[in-house]
Amino acid sequence: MAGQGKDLQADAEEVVILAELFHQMADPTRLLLLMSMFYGEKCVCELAEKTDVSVSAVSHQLRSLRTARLVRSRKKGRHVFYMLDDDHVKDLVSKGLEHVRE
Amino acid sequence: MAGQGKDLQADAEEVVILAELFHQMADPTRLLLLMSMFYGEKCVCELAEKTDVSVSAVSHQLRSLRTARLVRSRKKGRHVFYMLDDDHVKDLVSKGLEHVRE
DNA sequence: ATAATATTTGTGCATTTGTTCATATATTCA
DNA sequence: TGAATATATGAACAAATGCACAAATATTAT
Repeated sequence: MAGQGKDLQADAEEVVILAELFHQMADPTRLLLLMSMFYGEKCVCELAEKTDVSVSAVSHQLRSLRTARLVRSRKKGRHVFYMLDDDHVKDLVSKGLEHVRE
Repeated sequence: MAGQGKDLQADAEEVVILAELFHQMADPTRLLLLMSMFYGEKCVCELAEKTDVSVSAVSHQLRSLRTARLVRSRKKGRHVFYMLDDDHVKDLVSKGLEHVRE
């Protein structure tokens, strides 16, 4: 063994929760969904159209995102509109894109 | 169909690369590894100790992180020291933690 | 050279994942 | 009411994932 120094302080539970947050953004389809909601709410069928994934698959992924509190939804007539739950998600996506684009 | 508005502009390839970036941070063990390197390089055995995961598993994960360019390594004697590859990773982890802590 | 330490690599396996398909529920319209 | 549209849900299944274990490689010390 060798080396020494501090590390980012966080308890095990926080790490698991944080991993789950990143996990939600780690799938191209879910990421595309999040990006589609970047500037405002979108209904399921519109999201399905944008991502070119079946409505069923999109619905499954949206549920996953909602359970993890990355998005929330609002019902209007027979449509359900989804939107990003808070600005942290926007920040993370922006920062990530920045990194990818170097 | 209903709703309208822009979305974050990014081509399919960028989305896949970004998803891969988040994917690397989406596992508790890898995340803990990244956080352990937050303030500086650490050798493999030290990282294994911190994460309480076998040296073998840590090495596998470090390879994954290195391939995805989230970390880089430096050899010194019989030790290999790993460090974060650039500050974007630090930013993302910080932002993520901020979100988790609300 | 041999032993000890540090790290890597290959394989196998149980678990998780994302999708498709079929079906169910909810809302609007005729 | 019944048909049409929008969304959600459950089951099944192939693909990917993370880990343990064993074996290989590399470096240092004796």
